[in-house]
Amino acid sequence: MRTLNPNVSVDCLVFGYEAGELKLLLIQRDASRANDRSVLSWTLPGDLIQDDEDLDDAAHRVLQELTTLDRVFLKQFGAFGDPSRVRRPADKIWLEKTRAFPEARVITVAYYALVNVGHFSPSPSNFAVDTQWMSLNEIPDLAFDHNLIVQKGIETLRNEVESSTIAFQLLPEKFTLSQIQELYETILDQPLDKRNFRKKILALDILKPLKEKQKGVSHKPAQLFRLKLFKKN
Amino acid sequence: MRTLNPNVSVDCLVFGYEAGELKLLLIQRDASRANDRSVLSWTLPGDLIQDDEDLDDAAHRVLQELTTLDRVFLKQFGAFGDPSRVRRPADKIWLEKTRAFPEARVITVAYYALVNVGHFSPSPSNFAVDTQWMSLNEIPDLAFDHNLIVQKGIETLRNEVESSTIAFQLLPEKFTLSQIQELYETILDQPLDKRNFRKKILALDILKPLKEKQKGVSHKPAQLFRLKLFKKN
DNA sequence: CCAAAAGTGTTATCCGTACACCCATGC
DNA sequence: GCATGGGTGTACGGATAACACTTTTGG
Repeated sequence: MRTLNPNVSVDCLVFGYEAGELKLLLIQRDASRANDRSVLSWTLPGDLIQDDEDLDDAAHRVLQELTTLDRVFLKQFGAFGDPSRVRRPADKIWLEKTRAFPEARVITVAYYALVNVGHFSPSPSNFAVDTQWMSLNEIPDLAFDHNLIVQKGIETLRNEVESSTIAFQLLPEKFTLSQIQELYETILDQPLDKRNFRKKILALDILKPLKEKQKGVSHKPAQLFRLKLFKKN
Repeated sequence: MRTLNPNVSVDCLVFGYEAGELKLLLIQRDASRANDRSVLSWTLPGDLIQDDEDLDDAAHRVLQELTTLDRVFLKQFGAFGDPSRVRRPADKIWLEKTRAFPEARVITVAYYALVNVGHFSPSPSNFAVDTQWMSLNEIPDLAFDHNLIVQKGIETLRNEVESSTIAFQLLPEKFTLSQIQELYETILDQPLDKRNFRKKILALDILKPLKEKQKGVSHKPAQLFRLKLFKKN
């Protein structure tokens, strides 16, 4: 039997990249279930875990249920458990209308995901009535302690992109070197030198140049690359 | 009212450094409360959180209650929640004898601490009947999924010592450059060049040479240092 | 005087950084 | 032909890595 654990939830920070901006996928909670307009507020996709489910599995399930996103890269980055995280009246009302134990103290385990906005098309389901990509610098006041979680998640992402290639998951399958550079500049929030950046990325030996080039641009068309599936020896 | 939350625990990895070895503080659970010798097994110090308590506070409290260690440096490094983490018969028996809801599914939030073995003297209390420093390469089979947590904690520590000065917390107040080097060699499990290591550490400008020297050694006595309280400008 | 660890400096190499011009395309 | 972004190489400086001998103490 599957029963929800009243004390443990997972929340997912879903990063996407579009039009030169880092975005976060937020959902709006179901007002009809809560029956009160004031309860309409933006939150991270997240929910209670099942009692018989691993944390990572719970994160995947919840993300799938609320946004239809499936099989995305997800990484745990922290547990949050300030007992006073439920302080807004709207959050309380929402819990009362939707949870079996609205007074239960909940700690949440946070994950971040990196998705290619063009590849996935999230749509609201379950108690999510709307999903929306929001630019990082336009994130509104979120429910519970979700703004804190977002801050910590962005820091974690910044630290991790510098020593791994996870950032490529934000790009379409085929991309140009300038697109990667723009992405890194966006995530790290600093300009990077073009020649040095290219040298460094190519030296990683993880990119395969395609025979294709950019089309329909009014300048020299750029070489397209994709991630190598396997490294050569 | 303080009530234990049946679904969330904290566990602490307490690292100590002694005789050139990294050690971990383990506790042995109370056999009299469990009333069964087979339940005597080594575990990380950890316990359920209180419903009205922050996770970080819970980690400090639990560590204090089980080992008397107080006000130590503690850092969260992950949440573990495999529902099959209670698989050994001994773990089940122990839960049945000690927990109000022995069948409850528990996720645990893990912390690591770095302590100066000479400075703190842990002693067992509460349900801990014994505490012992164990070398990292002699860690026995632990309860629940604690061996997994230990592995992840060691990795985290290795990553973090290279970009911070947390490792100094494992040393006594006064130490020699060779002691620091030996500590880093132990944590990173690799030899380091003496002259280069000294240059690098001294360049950090965080060490204050004392007027004292090592005593009672049958070789040239080494300069003693302590951490600077404040950096000079 | 012997053993043991402390302490010290120079050189070669690698890596990060700074920087400017020509190229291919669409309009 | 002009505007736009694509694409390229080199020189410098700082950091890292390799390396061997003298010093001070206790026994």
